[in-house]
Amino acid sequence: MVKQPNPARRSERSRQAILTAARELVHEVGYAKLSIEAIAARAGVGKQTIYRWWPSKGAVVLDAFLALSEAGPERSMALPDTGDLEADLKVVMRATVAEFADPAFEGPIRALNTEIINDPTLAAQYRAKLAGPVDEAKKDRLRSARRAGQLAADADLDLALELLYAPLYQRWLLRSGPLTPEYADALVECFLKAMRPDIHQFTDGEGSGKPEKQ
Amino acid sequence: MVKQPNPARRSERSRQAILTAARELVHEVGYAKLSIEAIAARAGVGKQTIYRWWPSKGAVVLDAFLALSEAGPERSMALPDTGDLEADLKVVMRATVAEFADPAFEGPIRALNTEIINDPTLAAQYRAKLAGPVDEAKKDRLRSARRAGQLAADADLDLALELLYAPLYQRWLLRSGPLTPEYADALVECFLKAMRPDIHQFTDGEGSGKPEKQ
Amino acid sequence: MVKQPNPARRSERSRQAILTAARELVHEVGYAKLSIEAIAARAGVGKQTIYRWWPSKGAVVLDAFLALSEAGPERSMALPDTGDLEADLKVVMRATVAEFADPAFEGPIRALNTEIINDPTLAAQYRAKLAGPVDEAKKDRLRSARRAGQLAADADLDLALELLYAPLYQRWLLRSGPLTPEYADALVECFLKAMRPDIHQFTDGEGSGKPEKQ
Amino acid sequence: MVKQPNPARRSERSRQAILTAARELVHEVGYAKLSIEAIAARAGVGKQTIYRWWPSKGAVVLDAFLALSEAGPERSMALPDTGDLEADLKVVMRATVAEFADPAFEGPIRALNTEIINDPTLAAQYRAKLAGPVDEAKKDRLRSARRAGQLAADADLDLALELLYAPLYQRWLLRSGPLTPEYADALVECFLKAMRPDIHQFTDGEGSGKPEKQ
DNA sequence: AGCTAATCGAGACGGTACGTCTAGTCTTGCG
DNA sequence: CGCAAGACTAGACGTACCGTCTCGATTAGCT
Repeated sequence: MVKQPNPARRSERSRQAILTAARELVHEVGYAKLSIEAIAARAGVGKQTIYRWWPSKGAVVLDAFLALSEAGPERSMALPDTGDLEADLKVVMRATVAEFADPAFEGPIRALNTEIINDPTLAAQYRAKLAGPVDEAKKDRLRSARRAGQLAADADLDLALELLYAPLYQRWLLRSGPLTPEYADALVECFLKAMRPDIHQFTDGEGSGKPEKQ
Repeated sequence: MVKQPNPARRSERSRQAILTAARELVHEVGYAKLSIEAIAARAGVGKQTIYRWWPSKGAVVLDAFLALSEAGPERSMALPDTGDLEADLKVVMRATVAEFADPAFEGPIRALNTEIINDPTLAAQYRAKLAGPVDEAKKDRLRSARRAGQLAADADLDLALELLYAPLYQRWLLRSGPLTPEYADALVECFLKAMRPDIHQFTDGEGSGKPEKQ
Repeated sequence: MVKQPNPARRSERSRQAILTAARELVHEVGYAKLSIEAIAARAGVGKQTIYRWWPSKGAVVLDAFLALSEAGPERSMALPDTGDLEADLKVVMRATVAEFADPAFEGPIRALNTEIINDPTLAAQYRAKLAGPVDEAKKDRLRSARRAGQLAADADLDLALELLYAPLYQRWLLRSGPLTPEYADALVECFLKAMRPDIHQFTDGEGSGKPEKQ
Repeated sequence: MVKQPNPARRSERSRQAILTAARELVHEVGYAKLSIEAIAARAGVGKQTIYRWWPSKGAVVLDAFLALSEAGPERSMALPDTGDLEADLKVVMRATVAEFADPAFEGPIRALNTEIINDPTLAAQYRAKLAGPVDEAKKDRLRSARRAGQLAADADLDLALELLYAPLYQRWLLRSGPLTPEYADALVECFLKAMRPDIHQFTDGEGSGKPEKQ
């Protein structure tokens, strides 16, 4: 039976200092060379205080970036919905391409992915707190399109999302090809062809197909 | 100016011992806990001999698994081509799903991906020696299908490959969903819808489209 | 600005373990083949703990033997004083000859001398903590003899000590000749001739000469 | 049975290069940090060539300095002999003091002494080739003085030499006191008192005493 | 002059130890 | 009790040398 610390007595000042130091150091030396020691020293905190509250280096860094996202809590996560699905998706995909090219995002996101690959616990947290909400927003937009008959009525939105994003993500992660706006457009077009309603099927969208997952 | 060792004098016996030790240790302790010291000790080799010929731990492990692939040099890399594209792809995709579920592959491949994400040099090697040839074989099959009019004449095979594999790869890497044979089938079906020739387009297959990349 | 460790928090248990291990290993493998790694391993101590508190291998070994001397703090350092200077000195010198012949002393003392020759810092420590007190005891005996008119009133005790001991020490260190009791006797006799009061000088012992050094 | 190399085929050019490199490196980095690898590299020589002809680092350095001495083969080793023993010895001892103070001699000589202390083989070589001839020259001067009745007829010259030089050598080696011309003079005076002929003994020098050693 | 055997420069090898760094635990006062 | 501070055991890091061991490429003497 492991002794659990009492969260009520936790020092908020230390917590903030640690997260801030973690963020700074990721930018300065990169994730791979980031050490708990350095975070503790920078934060003016005992190492034990970190080990007490976080299970791993990855968890600290994840928290550090979560804290950023939560800072602006009511950030508009909803995707644009002008009615023109193709145009909306291209905007979003091009934005994603641009984001991936930003060197300020590059480092930390690669770092997190590194940890997530090998740590299922961390991966679950990551999905629950960061990726999940974003994906949900994306699915909302697709759901809206499906309701409007722009996507097949029986479209699996999880698979749809993967079809749209996974190629982009993979290209970025493995550096297996150039990330250009044209590539984003091409992906959207493929996606739409794959997901468009079957021509021979007279559907009016949502409700007629089999129930989707989630 | 860095002094380069002379490859002609390299000890093949040591090279093999190191690669074998690396493979064994990855299985025994996992990639994260793998140390150069342990490899050297297991291989009965001086540490310097590893540092002399490999730039990083990742490079050793990559070579270790490359050596495996090269061991069977004429391994049939060609994909099945029965003429039935959908059936052929489903077979291949289901096999990939099975492979990803094999715990013996799981560890090392995750490990390699971890390193590849953060090390562009390693990534390039990986693509050139492992992923590249495999991808080429896959593209051969798709090219054959395109020639047969089963895919759009102007289909970009690189993008096609990503469309087909990236969702699977991402789900496995991030553990973001179950990898089932049904999922493999669904991916193939989506892929075919996205890539099928335009119905209103009267094509005679290969030669009419613009030249594809590579 | 180098960070200095806080001696108040030093682990006495570790310190003792290190000194004991050092002593044992000097006997087992000799000083030249003694390594910090081996001391740390034998003592069950992290290498850093040695590097934290000692600047060099020599310093550890010096401390190890100092600790032995200090173990018996009130060891009678005073030389015999029967009033017969020649007899007393011969006893002491013969004892020194015997000590130098003891193989248990041989190794470590040679080792310390090796280091002391090349490391002025270590040499100063050695003189302050080991050689100094012993020399002082010897000078006490000579001072007593000078007071009794057995040595020249203006005899320089430092030089006297060197005259008496340096030939013995040099013969041992450089192995330039045999160390026998007869040799010890001969040295004492030479020493007494060199240091005896001048015959034509009417002295009343201590107080009449110029003040000696120290 | 160890294979012995054939000295006839030895490369004189390599030998010189090695000795020169050794000398240079002792001056540049000091004896302790001198490595066989560095000597070989500097000399443009394979390491094996050093290991083939010398048994240890110390042996190389000893040879390096021997070579220097032999360069001027007919160097006058004889000490001055004006008939005034005291004056002659003071000149010589003051010169020795000056030599020991020369930083160019300091390093290498300390280094050699370090090795000699721990390596009896090297010590023997050192005495035979370097110290021996010098000591013989000194003993020649003392023998001349003894013949002239300035020293006791039965004086042991080996012991005499030690009495005269060991204090100086020890002070220098252990840095246990200042080396001044006055100190040199004081030593000579002590020496003469210790070694002067017995007043009650009517001797005419050489021949009347018991035969000396060597 | 050609042959042959040893030495040469070069440097890779299996090792040992270095001195540094970080992980994760433990200890000591302070608040 | 949580905290900052930091010493502790443990052990990997990457480097420097050790002394041995091939490699060709000279380079002697000997035939």
